[in-house]
Amino acid sequence: MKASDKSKSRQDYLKAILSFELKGMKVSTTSISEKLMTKPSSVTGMFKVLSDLGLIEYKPYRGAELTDLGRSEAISLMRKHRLWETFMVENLGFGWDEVHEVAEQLEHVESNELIDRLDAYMGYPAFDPHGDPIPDKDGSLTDRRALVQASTLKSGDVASIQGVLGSSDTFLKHLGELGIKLGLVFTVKKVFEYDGNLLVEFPHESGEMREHSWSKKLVEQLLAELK
Amino acid sequence: MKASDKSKSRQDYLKAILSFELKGMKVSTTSISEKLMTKPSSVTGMFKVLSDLGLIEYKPYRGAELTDLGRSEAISLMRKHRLWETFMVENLGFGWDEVHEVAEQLEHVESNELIDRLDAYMGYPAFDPHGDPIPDKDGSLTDRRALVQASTLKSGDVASIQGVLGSSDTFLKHLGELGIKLGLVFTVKKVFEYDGNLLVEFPHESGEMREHSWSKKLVEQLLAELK
DNA sequence: AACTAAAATTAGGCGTGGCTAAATTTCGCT
DNA sequence: AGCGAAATTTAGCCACGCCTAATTTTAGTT
Repeated sequence: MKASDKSKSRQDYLKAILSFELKGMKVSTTSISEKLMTKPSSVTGMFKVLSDLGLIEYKPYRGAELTDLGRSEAISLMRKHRLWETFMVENLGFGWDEVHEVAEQLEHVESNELIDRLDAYMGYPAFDPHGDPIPDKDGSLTDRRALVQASTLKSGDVASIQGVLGSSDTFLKHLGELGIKLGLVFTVKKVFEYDGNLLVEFPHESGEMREHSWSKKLVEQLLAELK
Repeated sequence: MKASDKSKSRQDYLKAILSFELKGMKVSTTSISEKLMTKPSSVTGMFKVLSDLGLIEYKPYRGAELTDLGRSEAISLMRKHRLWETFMVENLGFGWDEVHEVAEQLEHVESNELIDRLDAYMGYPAFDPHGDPIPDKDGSLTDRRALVQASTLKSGDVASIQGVLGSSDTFLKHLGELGIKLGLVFTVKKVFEYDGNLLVEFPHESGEMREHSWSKKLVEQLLAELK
């Protein structure tokens, strides 16, 4: 039995454990059993397995904690879940409240290539339809507190594009047409009070600086990090 | 235990059985065991289960046959498999030879809503990247023999669009721009020898007939049924 | 028609991941 | 400090889907 030996059950446990750790809560057999609709005794059994696999640190009667290995596995699952939810809402037109159950299944599909291509296809969205951050390929989360909607920037601000709130086809196409890419550094030259448009400056493909006008609707969907 | 009680294993058996029936072969426990990498005795066991579920007709020592219920279940799986393969190739840029394994997992995701929306998202492709027909929502297969590439039509032919060979974003967008939809009836007014373009006539949204020129590249991707 | 080889089924086990019931450990409270 | 309730673990069981080995049925050959 190897750590690479995934199973739907084990993955569900890892995700459940992560969800409690993220809330700063102790990971007890009871809490996990409630989340997974099983019984505490079943959780004890699985904790032993996960511990043997090196995915959690387990001290009987003391609860469990993810190891680095277990955490990266769990984060990868969270990434898959949130990317699939985003795809279903943004591309397939589902309501944000209709996608959880199905994403719960899709996240267990094993193919990093698939999820990375899906990520790229959607333009590397930083947040899912519920507003939760989507871990990138390396497991890093965009810290939402450090980001602001580009619509809140002031004249003179220098910032970089770090994420998008939507990822519908038309929105992404629009980004492409304007030359807006993840990481793009731009300067706000002017904020128009009248319509909320932003006059920004950033390097064109050719290298020279160019000025562009971004609509209010657009900048409300862009997440930027101030420099 | 109900028929609606899906399981990955049972679904794999149904698909395997269908694949032999489609080739006109008898469905023996040995053949299935080879396809699923199990042993004949395991197949016997599963045949009993499937038979109790009303999914197959099973006579010991005589092989198995899908019931209508089992066949529709198996065809639904084939539909899912082929739609996912199409999505991976046409939208995510996978090679046609890289997608089978992953589609094998994706087809087990249970959500008709998901697969129907995916189908619509891709423009109801009639064939997958391997050229195999994709069953529609009701399980009907497009009979490839009855369809021709629109590029083979002659001046004066009246035909209807019944399928597409590709479903990449740009291709589908192009179809939308030209007002080409599934079922569209059109008349070929002229075939240009020079570049293979087709001059066609069909009703505009407004109702009046309009002439359009379809490029060779486009009509090679369109499957039409002669009237 | 009988015999044999191949195919299929039955019998009996195994691992995973659940369960219940019983035993054990922890922890809050007096 | 000690007691009792709550949380946890252990023990023992079950269903599923697979396995091997032994047995039964089928089908081809003479």
